[in-house]
Amino acid sequence: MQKNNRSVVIITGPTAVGKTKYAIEIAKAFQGEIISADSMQIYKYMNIGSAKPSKEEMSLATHHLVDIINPKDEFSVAEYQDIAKNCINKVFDSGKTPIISGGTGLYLNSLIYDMDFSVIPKQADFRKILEKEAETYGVEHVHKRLASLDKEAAERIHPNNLKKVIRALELLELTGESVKRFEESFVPTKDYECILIGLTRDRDELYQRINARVDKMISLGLVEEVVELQSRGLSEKNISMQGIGYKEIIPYLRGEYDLDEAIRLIKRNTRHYAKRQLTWFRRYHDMIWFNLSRFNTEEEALSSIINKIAAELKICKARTQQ
RNA sequence: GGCGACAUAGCCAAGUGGUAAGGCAGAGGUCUGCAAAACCUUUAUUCCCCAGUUCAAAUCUGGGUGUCGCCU
Repeated sequence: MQKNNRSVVIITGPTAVGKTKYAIEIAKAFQGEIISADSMQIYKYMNIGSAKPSKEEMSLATHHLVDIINPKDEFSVAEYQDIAKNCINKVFDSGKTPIISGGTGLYLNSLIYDMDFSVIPKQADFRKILEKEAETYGVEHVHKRLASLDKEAAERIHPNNLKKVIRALELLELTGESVKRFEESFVPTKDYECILIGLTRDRDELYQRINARVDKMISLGLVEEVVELQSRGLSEKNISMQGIGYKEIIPYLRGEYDLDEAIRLIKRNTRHYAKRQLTWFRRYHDMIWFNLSRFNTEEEALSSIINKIAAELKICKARTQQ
């Protein structure tokens, strides 16, 4: 397959920065179709809490990978990578430009880098055994086991990070291989070129937007949405319900704290999340950043971004035609 | 006006003679199959101010200032 014109535009940034809106405008400007890279918006019925684009917004540009998974089902990056890559190819085939929009860093990595998840599926039983082991003998015990098999990985993974320790052991058990370091996987995919656009805002402004958005979610009926999800049989056991905005409402509904406390927690957790996203994105050295706080109007910001993307697309095209 | 209590980081605080716990907020970071997850690091040269006692004071004494409570 020729790499000709196979350029993907990635719009990312912390939660509540305004990705949805900008992605739509960018899609319109470049004959693009939006492919979501968001681990919560992918679920059906979770609309308010995941800040899913509205019906009107969805109608302004073609959206993929939103609203496609039942929140009862387990889902993970491996599956995401699979369906997202398929989707990218289809958009290419139709002669359009894939606009990937979302803030889930690991999902983005699975599209930017050649991450191979195929060989090592997770082992549910093996995991359970190790989890139990950690519970009875402590996390240190499981970590020591890793240390005896793979000293290097054990040094890198903190004993308290049980999830990672277990995954490393799982890998060893199944393939005898050790988990690769992040740097080793920094091999950009050869399937297409990525134009990375990072949207950000001054921290104060971002936090204000987050707080305001949470208040809006509540007034739009977030609590009712959670009740509705519960009536569908969902509980905090489901991965989908571990999303911010959902996991804080459930204890409120049980009467563990009042609504103000739930709101406080959602705001705080969302701020923390935004901060972690920013940390993650700092590792994308090719990212072209736009601080939206620095523009006088949205139109100004948008035209600046569009001009930059147009220029980058030109460069990519010239490079592939050499 | 009188009596009493209190004053420690942005906030909540522990510490009653031996060289400033902890939590929250904030900041920085890690990341290959739950990622809106999980995990790590970091934050007071100083305890309202001044003087004194002492080898040694956030801690004891005196004075000042401020806040709160009760009484008149």
